[in-house]
Amino acid sequence: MPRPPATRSVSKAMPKGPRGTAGAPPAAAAPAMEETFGPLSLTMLFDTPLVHIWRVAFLANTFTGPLYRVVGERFGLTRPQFVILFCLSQGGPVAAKDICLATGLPKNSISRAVSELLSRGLIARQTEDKDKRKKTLALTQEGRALLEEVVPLFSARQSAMRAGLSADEAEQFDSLLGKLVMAMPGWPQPG
Amino acid sequence: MPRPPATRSVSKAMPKGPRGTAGAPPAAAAPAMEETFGPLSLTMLFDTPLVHIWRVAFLANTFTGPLYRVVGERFGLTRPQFVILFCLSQGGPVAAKDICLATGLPKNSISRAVSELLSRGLIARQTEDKDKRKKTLALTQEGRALLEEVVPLFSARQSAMRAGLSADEAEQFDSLLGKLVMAMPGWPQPG
DNA sequence: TCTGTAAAGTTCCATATGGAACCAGATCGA
DNA sequence: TCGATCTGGTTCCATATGGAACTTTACAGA
Repeated sequence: MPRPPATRSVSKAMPKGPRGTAGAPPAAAAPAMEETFGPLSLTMLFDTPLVHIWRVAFLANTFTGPLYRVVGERFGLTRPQFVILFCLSQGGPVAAKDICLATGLPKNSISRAVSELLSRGLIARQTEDKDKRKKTLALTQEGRALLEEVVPLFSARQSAMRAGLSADEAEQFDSLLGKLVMAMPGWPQPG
Repeated sequence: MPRPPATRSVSKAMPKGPRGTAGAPPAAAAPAMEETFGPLSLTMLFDTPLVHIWRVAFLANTFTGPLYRVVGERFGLTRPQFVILFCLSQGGPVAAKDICLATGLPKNSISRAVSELLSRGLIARQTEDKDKRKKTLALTQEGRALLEEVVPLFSARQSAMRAGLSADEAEQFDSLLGKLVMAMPGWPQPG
């Protein structure tokens, strides 16, 4: 099916960079793309002023969407619940505030998820002695055990993602992505 | 503040690739990162089995979150509403089904958003003659005008994102990201 | 032509989400 | 030492979200 003619009607709004930067879809892979994600997908990924962020968002959504559906059905964990467990697996104990900061999730979502994890015995909470407002969280043995069932689903999908690149390319990509991410604190506010 | 000791307690679950692939945070940028995103952020972005997807998700969330907040307040558009308008700006007319496929949004969300956009006169709908189930959507002049106010917010933030890389690096990143995305139809189902 | 099946959209409803107000403990300045 | 202010966390409530059932139209096979 022919792609729409890309009239580029909002082109006034774009920063007018050279049009070549986004490349073109490799002809070999294009049919599978259309098959799976429909006729619009290629246009949105390769031929708009917002291709770069569209690709990132598309990648993130398509990665996490089906995964969190499975994790929800199979383990009864919501997205924030998993995120909290995973944060706590990396050394802990951690305050809810720091999870908010690192994930961008609002603090009431974290608070709710923490209550549920506590009531399921997957995490433990302790009020800080020096500052009794602060309550630090840590995995219980049950939480750790559950996490060790769930994380492999993410690892496997992450590997599938990276399998689209050669080893060299994947390493390059990591390095560039790392650089991009570390520059985020310097971004201006939108608007 | 020292990062937690990275006990790597779920490491059994990871694919055991070489630990170097994710690199380490550049020392110069690390303080700003901790300042903005808290002490956990560096650990999650550089020292877990899931750094790669964490970076992608973090990038996507931090990019879109504040932006959609502004777009909601200033223009009264929800995320699916903006996405629909933007899809339609790229050539149209398009069926709701194709927007679902290209965005991953569920069809009822699209349906709702379409009703709202119709009632605000931002898009028009026409029932296909050959197949009366299918209704194609297109921007109205008002919709196009609104979009031309909104897209620059996204463009500007996209530029800010890419400013973290040199021109060469940005081009490399595009190319790798494009390759990654085009491989997505080949991903296996999770679980 | 009739019947079963599929496909595009819509509607219903239970649940997830997030802004804002709120509470309790800490901190600062006079 | 005591009010004003701040900070971490919780609660309330209105809204957003998405699965599942439903409607309408198309289509395939007997």
